[in-house]
Amino acid sequence: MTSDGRRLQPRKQPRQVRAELTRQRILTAATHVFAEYGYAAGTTNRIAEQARISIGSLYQYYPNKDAILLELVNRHLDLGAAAMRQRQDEELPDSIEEIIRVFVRVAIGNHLGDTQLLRIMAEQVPQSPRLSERMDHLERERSTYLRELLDQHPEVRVDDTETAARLVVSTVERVVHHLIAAPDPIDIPRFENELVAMLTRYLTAAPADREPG
Amino acid sequence: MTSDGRRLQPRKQPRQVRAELTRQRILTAATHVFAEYGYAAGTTNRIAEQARISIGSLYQYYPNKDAILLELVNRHLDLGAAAMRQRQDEELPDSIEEIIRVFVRVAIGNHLGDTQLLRIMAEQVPQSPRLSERMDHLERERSTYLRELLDQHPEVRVDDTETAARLVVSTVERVVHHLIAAPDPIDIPRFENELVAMLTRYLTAAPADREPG
DNA sequence: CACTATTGTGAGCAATTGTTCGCGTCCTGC
DNA sequence: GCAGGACGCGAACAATTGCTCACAATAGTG
Repeated sequence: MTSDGRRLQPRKQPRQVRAELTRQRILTAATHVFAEYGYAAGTTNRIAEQARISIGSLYQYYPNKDAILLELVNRHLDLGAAAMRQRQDEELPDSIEEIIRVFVRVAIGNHLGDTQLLRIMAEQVPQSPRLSERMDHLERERSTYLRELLDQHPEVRVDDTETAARLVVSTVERVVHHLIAAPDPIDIPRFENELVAMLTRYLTAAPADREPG
Repeated sequence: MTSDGRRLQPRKQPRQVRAELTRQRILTAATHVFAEYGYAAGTTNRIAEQARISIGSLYQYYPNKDAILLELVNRHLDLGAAAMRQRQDEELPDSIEEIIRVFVRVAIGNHLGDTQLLRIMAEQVPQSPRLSERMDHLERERSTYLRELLDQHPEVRVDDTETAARLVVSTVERVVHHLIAAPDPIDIPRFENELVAMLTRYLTAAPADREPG
């Protein structure tokens, strides 16, 4: 992972159908290989082998290894963002509980869809400024959006909605990721209920008396 | 990271003082190098260079690169576990809020103490069965302990204390880690208050009516 | 002092890696 | 059916890596 001044564009834009096919073969192969070997041990030769193409072909579409992961992650994030936007276009539920549930469900769906890639992402994102930038941006975006919802909503009783929104968003993201990737599988619906309950009670409960210090 | 049948013991047990010194030089150098370059690019030669010792000396105390990270992580985890145990020996506060606060404070302290190492751990733990085993074990231990506390405590109103304990423990661990490592620094005391409030309200609030499905 | 055990040295090996490049094969438009 | 571009190939290169080993320096003991 040395994403400095290197080229990130493929040296060839696909013009024929088989090219686009090869591109796709590379991506799915990379997903498998990264999932099985991790990023460092997931060599480009292994990816080419798994895709049943030559290593040379791989480098005609992706200038280096980083670019492959970058595209993989970007596609995944785009999918997630699209899912969220779609839910926003549909009318949101009224109760805070159900609004939070939407957030949680999107996160869960997102993670269940591609557990392995998510694991690799969690490993490599901190090392790639390019990736972590995208992640931070996405999370800030979600926080801002949620904050607006919180501000408008009469049920919400927290005083600092900015901090609250940030806490909620990162809790959902992190906890969902961790518990789904956990070794012993969990009861997803129950877990969803508990997580939603936790966040809802936090947002709607009257601020407790806080001891100073 | 291929921690299979390989030797994990150093080939030499320190007998003289300077040996122990060298060992320590290696560890602190490794911390710096891993933090700056990441695990994969943090080569053993770089570590030796930073420690101002020969690469040969490094391999007299650590049989391979993995062993260095393993020791680093183990020392960190031991420290964290010790901190938790110490708090347990002191009498715990009565209110659930303050009990949770202890958990949160230990986690925060732990993470603030070694932000960089924690980042590397988060990257490499999923790839090393040895490490993730230790992490899982630690988390299960904490969950079990917290569950006992929850079961005994009259304030607690959740019905499934096992799930609740697991949710709380992993929330604390994950959220603290994420928000402390975040790019824009946050107001720690405020964040601590909010996190404690969230968890406390979850544990003590009357179970809301849950829609089936 | 001398002798031994312990510790330190660093050139260099074996293996692996990401990547290139010259050359075939296939497709498309004329 | 032919020219030329798009696409595919894979042996091989350069760089890097983790790590070894034969030897030198130092500390401990009598």
